[in-house]
Amino acid sequence: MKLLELDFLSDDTLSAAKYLLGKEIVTYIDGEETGGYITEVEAYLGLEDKAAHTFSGKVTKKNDMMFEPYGHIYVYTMHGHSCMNFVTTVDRPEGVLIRGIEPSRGIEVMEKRRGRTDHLTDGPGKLTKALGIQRNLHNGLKINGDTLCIMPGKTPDTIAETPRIGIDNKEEAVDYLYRFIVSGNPHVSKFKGKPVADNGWK
DNA sequence: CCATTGATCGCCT
DNA sequence: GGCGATCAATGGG
Repeated sequence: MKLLELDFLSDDTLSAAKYLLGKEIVTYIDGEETGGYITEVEAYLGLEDKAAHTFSGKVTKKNDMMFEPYGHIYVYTMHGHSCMNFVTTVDRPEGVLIRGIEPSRGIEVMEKRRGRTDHLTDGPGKLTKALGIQRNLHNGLKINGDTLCIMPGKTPDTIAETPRIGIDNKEEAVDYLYRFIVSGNPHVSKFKGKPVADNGWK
């Protein structure tokens, strides 16, 4: 299977976030292959963005991987869940949070890891658990190594831009349209209504 | 050492 | 739509 070139992560984080929609994330963890097509992402713009973990510019034990160059992942724990970002740029602490994927490989394994058969990967804490990602093992991992790869995947028909979720206390940053989803795909946070034809893929 | 704080989830009404 | 569980990191005493 062909791996995706990672150059698109090197410069503009908002463009990289949109480009990631439809790409397939595949993990090889505990001898199991699991994966899915990205349906929902959010961009976090470091020093200019009050909602970002790196807004202060201070390096802490929690956020230090955000200061690595693109091609690494940043995994953090909150409320007992792991969440995964792709780090972007070479000189700024910016990244893209992966919030939803559409299951494509190893679905039975993901059902077992999640302990249920519905809503496997429609949230940032859910998809990391389904894919086997944990902060203590995988924070700072390099993309396209032995453990986690990105492949070309599918192409979204329509991309919708919305405010981000769960940052209601972040003043003006609450209004930024930094959340991008595949329009009509049901594998996104708080999905309501009916899925569109082909789940919104071309 | 203890209290508070989240880029959340899942079950309840 | 509300709320409790849950946990690592952080900051104050």
